[in-house]
Amino acid sequence: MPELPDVEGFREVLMTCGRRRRVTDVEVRDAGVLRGVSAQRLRRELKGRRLGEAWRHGKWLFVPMDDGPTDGGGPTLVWHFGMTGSLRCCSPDEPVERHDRVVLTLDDSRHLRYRDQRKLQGLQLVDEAQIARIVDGLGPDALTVRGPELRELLSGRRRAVKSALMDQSVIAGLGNLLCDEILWRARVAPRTPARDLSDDEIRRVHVGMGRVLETSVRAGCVPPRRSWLTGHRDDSEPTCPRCGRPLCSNRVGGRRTVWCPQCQK
DNA sequence: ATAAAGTCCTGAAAGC
DNA sequence: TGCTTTCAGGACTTTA
Repeated sequence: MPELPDVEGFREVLMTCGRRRRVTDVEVRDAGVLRGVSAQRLRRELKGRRLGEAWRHGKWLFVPMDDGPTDGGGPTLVWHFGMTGSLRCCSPDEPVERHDRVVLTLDDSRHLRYRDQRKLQGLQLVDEAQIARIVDGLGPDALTVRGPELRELLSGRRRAVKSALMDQSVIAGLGNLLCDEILWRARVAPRTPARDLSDDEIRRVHVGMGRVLETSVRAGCVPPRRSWLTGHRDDSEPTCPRCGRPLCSNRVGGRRTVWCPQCQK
């Protein structure tokens, strides 16, 4: 699930539910989601501290605690949601579920719950240097990328355009569904070598990216609309919502890729 | 049982 | 030849 739009949604959950709230309790129900921090240390460092302004880069979510780095000194809580993570704001009487791995209790008694079926990524507690290390490994956030910059990012790369767009060190935030949707909108075949795109194709990819992201961020996910490619991925005999011809499904860059061979040359 | 919206690592192939 | 880029595969993990 979690691509840029989902993580942006989780950021909003934090801002509306958690901002300036003090953490009164930390329950680690499954330490398998903790990266580089013990349950004990997480508890110790978070309890009594307030949640600061959450920010996002690509699929990463950063929450400075109190006097954290962006405020001046303490730790920053970092989330990566892997494929199945989510962050939810709950009333305490809502029953805790099996995959709720970490529960933060806030000073208004509400819960911030990290739910994650597969524990592929998870939480970290980091300092300024570690934040820099994470962000340095990422390309610019997809929401901030302009047309000329996109051309620069793709230029000279011979790999398939889909796998370049999926590469977080090239551009941060796009995942499998978004890339397929964007390329379908732009009428660009996913296997086209990135450096072979014409200026017009790059412009179309950029416009498609903007539109798809805007709608998806508003929805908090890549919406499975029937007028979108995404709404047809799981059909038994998927057809293109634009031209009605059958869609192709195959591996590109190791990921399942769906496209319309008619519309995307 | 196969595959899943994510990332990391390895070894090997391909390209310049 | 040598360096860089890219790819394929497997690993992590759980469930439909």
